[in-house]
Amino acid sequence: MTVPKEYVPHEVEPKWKEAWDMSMYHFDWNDSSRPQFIIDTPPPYPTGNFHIGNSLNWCYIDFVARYKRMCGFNVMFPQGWDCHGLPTEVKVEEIHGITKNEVSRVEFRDMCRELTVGNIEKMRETMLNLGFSTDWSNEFVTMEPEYYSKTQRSFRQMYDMERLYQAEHPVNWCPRCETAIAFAEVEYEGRDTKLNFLNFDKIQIATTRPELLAACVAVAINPEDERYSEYLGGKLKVPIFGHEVTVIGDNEVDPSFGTGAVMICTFGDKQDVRWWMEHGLPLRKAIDKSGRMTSITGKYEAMTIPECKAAIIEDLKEAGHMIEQNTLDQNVGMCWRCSTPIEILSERQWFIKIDNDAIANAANEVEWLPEYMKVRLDNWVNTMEWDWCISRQRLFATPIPVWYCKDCGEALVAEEEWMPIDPTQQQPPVACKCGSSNFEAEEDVLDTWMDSSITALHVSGWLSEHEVRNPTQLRPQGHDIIRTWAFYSILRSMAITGKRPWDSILVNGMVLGEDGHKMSKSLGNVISPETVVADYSADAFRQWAAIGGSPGSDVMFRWKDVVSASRFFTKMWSIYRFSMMHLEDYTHAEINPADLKVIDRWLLSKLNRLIKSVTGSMDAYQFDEAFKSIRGFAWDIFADNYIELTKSRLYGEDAAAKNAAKYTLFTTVDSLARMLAPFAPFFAEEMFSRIGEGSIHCQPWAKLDESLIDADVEDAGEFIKEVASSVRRYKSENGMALNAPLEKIEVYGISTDVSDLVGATNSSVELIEGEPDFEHVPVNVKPNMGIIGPKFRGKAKVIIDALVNENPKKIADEVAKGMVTVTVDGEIIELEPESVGIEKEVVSAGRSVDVLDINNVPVVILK
RNA sequence: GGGCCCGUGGUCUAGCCGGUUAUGACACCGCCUUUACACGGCGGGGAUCAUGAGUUCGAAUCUCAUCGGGCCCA
Repeated sequence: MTVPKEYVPHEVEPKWKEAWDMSMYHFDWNDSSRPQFIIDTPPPYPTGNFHIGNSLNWCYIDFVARYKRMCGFNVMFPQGWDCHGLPTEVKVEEIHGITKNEVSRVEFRDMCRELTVGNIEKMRETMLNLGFSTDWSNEFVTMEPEYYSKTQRSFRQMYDMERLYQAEHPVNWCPRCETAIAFAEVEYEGRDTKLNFLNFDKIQIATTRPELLAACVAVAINPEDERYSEYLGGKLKVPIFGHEVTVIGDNEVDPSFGTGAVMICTFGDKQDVRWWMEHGLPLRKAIDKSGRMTSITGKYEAMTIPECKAAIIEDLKEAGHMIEQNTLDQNVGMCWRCSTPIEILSERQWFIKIDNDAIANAANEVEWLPEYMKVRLDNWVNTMEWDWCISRQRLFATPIPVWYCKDCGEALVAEEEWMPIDPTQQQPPVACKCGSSNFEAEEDVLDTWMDSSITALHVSGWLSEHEVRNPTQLRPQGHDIIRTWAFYSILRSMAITGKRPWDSILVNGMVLGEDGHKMSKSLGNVISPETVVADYSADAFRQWAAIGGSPGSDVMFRWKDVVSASRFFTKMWSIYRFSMMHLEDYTHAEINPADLKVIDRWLLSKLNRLIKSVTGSMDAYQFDEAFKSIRGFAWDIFADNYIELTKSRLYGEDAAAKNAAKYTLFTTVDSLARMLAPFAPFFAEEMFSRIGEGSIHCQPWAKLDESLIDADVEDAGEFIKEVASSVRRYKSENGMALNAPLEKIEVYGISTDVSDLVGATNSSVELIEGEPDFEHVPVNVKPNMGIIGPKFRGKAKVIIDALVNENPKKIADEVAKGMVTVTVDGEIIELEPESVGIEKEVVSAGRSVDVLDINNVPVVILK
């Protein structure tokens, strides 16, 4: 049982990483005796780099998973991988130097798969290094048929429920990627553009998009705007193109912007879509899927958008329609992937109907941590304007399981039994209703959120050989994806099972770099968790995650937090080593409480108070609170005070007194190991390996014994601790060595066990009844605001002024007699003695001594 | 432009259902090798609690406004 002098995490952590049997973290599908705790772990995108933001989130998850396991829950902490998506397609094109159209669909997808498999492997390794208690038996990979067939089956189920439809509808479109994208995929950037003032037949309009003149379907004015009232309902001729459009009135038009008249095109921006739908306007498509002008633009056909814009502006000027151009700062929506300005096109797409009320209601059933995060979802739900477009024009994704009959045009949606299926590779096993077997495959694929929005269902056993155990207990995720992942997950869970996806959602903040900005490659402030583990330790990294901030708030990464975390483990190791030195021949057994010294009972009371508060903090997911209090207890109360006070007994001859100290040491070390286990799994395991059997991660949580929490015992212990630390301070101030003996220490008027003080001060200590032979001189009156304030309200201030100005001796005498009086504005006010505190100074009388005042108990030091 | 969060010693932060000597960490200064630890111990300096107004006997804490920062979104 020798304990090495130093704690070397680079030896200890790999040792346990190798030794642990990860099956101890497996969820038991057949167990119904323990309550379940299923975590709907976010499936990260397999970039190959498990970054620090992921790591923060995973630390939170692991704290919860380990804690809940110790509390007796049947915990599932699965790991998923959200594989599909454009970034991988782009990366594959880059690696192989091809474009996706140069190889077959199958070949291209295989390349994506291969890249993804390798990336997953790298990220798994980081997870293991960070000590996460992942349940690898419940791993899922969205690109595997076992998973994406569920995505496809959910498609079919929602189709049957009539929640799915195909329609021509405006969608956000990236002309470069040639795909529809969701609102969540649009990023905005401020750019300078030109606001063009045009002569539009009889009136002037202002527009930033003259290239869309051919798509103009109306002109809108504010109905209150008197400048244009005569034109309302009339017709205007569009310059250059000459087609006639109607002037409509709408309150949304801002009369002070531009000329107060705006042209409505299909589509220049989202507002155009609103007006188009509201007023039932016709559709004129001027831009095609590849971002080229269509035939309705006449001579501009086939030009790119910027080319067309330049040409039209030139022609407008020539024809005298252009009045002026102003610079305008405008936010332009761009594709999140390639930064190309997006267009709004009307295309035939698949949509999911959004039931805002159902989502809002389900969100109310979920416990949001922190609570205010729900507001973000509510605000989003209330601003949804059109349904969720789920089709994408990409390759590496779950295929939409649909064919179209070439003869009658009818769509054939695959049956659940046929899945997984890729309609571009397989024909339907049945004929169309019209009898034809001549099908054309749907080439579009599903939005990746269609895969990831069913993780909660997947991990709870939906469509598996196990019984379905939804809702899950916890969704841990970042606040950046409340409007996407959280929103879509609730939507899908409600639609498919009618149940909320989770009981609680724990929202974590973003990780900021040391410069206070969000970590990003472009800012160059990225720190890899692997670097932190290599330079310090996984446990130190995890401690940063725990105490860096409370869950929900953004957390700054700071090296000095990691350094101080690592110092804590050094200190903790030293505490552990000291304890183990004295526990070598100790066998833990229950002890007669009467054998415990005051200091032992004080520590055990504090320990149980700690267990209670840490348990409460863990239940509330307040990891920072939990860890800070463990750290404070271990360092300050246990090491700096208890151990110092108890040393004389541990090194002494009194066997019973020694055993009491050992009992207390053991109990405390054992409880600390248990409480540290969720946070510092390696360190705690190393601690436990010398005091217990098996892994600490299969042990129950620290046991709380409320009967040991005793305020009187704490006061008595606190007093001894205070005497010891006051004597220490006294020696320090007087330039004495801390172990220098004093002739004698006299403690007056208190009854307690001072035996531990003798050792701690290296001096004899005598308890003396009554008051010492000193005079107490009142020097200051301290009014008690808490009593005077509420009682005298408005008069409190003058009473306090009067008290402070009184002779302290007079007030002290009155306190002793039981009634204090002050005169305020000629009025005599009577106060209870509790209303004032008296500060006293102790004056020496004869002997060469020093006097310490500890909680009003005089302690006299004879040198 | 909208929503949410946040401004507390040099830095980061606790407190914020009103009354405490405003907590702790890092940094800084001084002292100390004391049979676990110098990656330690003991002691010390340092905060008009962003600004302004209001409510109140009393505000870091409640209300409003202003300024500044962050995130999400239009």
